[in-house]
Amino acid sequence: MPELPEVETIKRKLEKYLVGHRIQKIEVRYKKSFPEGKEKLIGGRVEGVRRFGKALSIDLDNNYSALIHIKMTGQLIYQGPNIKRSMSLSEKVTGGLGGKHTHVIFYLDKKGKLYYNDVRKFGWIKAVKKAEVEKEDFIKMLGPEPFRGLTVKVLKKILKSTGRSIKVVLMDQTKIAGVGNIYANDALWLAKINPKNKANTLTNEQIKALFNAIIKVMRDAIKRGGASDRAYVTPDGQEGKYQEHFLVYGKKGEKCDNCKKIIKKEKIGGRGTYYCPNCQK
DNA sequence: TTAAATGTTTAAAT
DNA sequence: CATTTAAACATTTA
Repeated sequence: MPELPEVETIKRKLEKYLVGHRIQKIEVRYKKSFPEGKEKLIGGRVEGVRRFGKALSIDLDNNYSALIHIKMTGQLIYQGPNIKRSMSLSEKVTGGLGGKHTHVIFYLDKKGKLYYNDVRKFGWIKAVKKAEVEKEDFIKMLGPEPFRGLTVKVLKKILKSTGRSIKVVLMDQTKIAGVGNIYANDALWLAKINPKNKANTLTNEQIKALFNAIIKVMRDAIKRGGASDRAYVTPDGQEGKYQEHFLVYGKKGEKCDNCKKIIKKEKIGGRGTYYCPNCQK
């Protein structure tokens, strides 16, 4: 779930809420969530937020950035003067704010707070020099993104270089950044391509269709604020809506929207994969 | 009770 | 050595 559209939604909201705030104190309750360097961020004022694939960089005016990866169940929730607290938090805010799944709390000026919740504790936060964020191992390994660098031509080159299954390649962040399980499933369905097909056997027509499908699916998802079928929520504690518009993801046993045959599910590359055996040959 | 679950990350196997 | 695959990470939920 937290794939490009979800992280992009978080990025936009964090930018809206955090810019201008100064970090006064950081409380780390679970060490692995933010192992070291928190003191580098103290005193810095937020000047912007960047996204790299599924990772976020909260940039401060003291030359440091908080680089964050929320992995599967991380949540970043803001409370403070830049948001009206009339709307209630989604019940998906696991354990509430400051509860047993809150591992890091950023105390901001003007009584603002940024909570980091993470049920599975796979996510991480680290302090990195702002100018060196792109040099971080994780960031520099990322491939081009759907809205930044990826074109039909680039995609073709990527796919021709490997005999792995197309779905596994789509989800490989070093090949293409930002596509995860949900959008890989939906994009392949939209492009009518079987997820098990070898990447290097796709025709030019299929590659073109796949590129367009990735763009369309991601655009739709961003428009709807991402997919909240699991733990994902936005920084104001609200849910996204894309899960109400899944094309095939999570639809095992349901009818294909296109041909009415039954959607199947099987494991490919260790991940749950949904597809229509009739439309996606 | 056993299995599966969004994403990397690292170890092991081709 | 490069490319792939599988297991690990920690916890909840079906």
